[in-house]
Amino acid sequence: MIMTRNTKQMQAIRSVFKEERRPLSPAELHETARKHVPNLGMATIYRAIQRLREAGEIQAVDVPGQAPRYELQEAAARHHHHFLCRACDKMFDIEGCPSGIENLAPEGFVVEGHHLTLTGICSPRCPNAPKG
Amino acid sequence: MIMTRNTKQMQAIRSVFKEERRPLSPAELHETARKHVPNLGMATIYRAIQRLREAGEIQAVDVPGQAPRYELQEAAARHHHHFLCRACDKMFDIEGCPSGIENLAPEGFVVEGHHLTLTGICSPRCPNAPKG
DNA sequence: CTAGTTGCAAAGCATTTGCCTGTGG
DNA sequence: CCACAGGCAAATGCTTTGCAACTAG
Repeated sequence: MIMTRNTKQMQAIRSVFKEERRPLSPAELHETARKHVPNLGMATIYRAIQRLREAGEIQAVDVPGQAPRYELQEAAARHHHHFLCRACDKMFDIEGCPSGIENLAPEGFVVEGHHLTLTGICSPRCPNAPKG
Repeated sequence: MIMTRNTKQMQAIRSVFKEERRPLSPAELHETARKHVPNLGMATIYRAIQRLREAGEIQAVDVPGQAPRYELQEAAARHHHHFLCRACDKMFDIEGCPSGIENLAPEGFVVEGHHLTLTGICSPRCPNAPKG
């Protein structure tokens, strides 16, 4: 692993990834890590993300219409997709992948990869779930 | 009431959507519409997008990790997905949709919709296609 | 005419960078 | 000790807004 100083800020950021186990936005990381290190700055979050990415500890997750989030490499290694809750805006991993996706592209297109994101409500107990 | 004046700027912007027939970014719209109205400003593009959206003429297309693009409502009406070329960064419509997508979410998640974006190279003749 | 539109420039926002202080090893 | 890290604030880049001038109807 690449040499990084074991600062309390980095400890806090790493622990957030370990505890949440889902893709996190810079703002989510900041908010949660601040509970351990109150005057942690946003710049530190962005620099930590950059270092952790270079070190291969985390990986970017592209979100439709939003800035990317980040998840642990150990989660990203398996081919999987994501669920984005429209109520709480949290993102979750989901397993599996529909077959035959490459065949959807017309003649001449070379398919190299794909992004699949399901949207909806993460749970009836979601804190922001619409009443009904 | 929605009253839209038939200005040359709006004409140019509408014609770009009609000619391209694929999801367009504000920058793509600006660049192309400028060929007809040279000193068209970016602000006009964003305001036109907003009005056309309110009028139901165009619809947003969420792009993984990028700002949304926009396509004609007549295209958006059919359920379809998209292909994003990593070489020229253009987005194209593709028909069809893999079945069984809703079943990927775990127990308790309510799936309401999904985004599927294929990535790769749009054509061997893509202006930015990597040489082989 | 005159209210909807436009262009320019300034304001917002999220992210990035510069710079100087703090600190882990 | 002292180079890497962090905090703060300024810079950036894209989108939005304010405002005076313009123009379609």
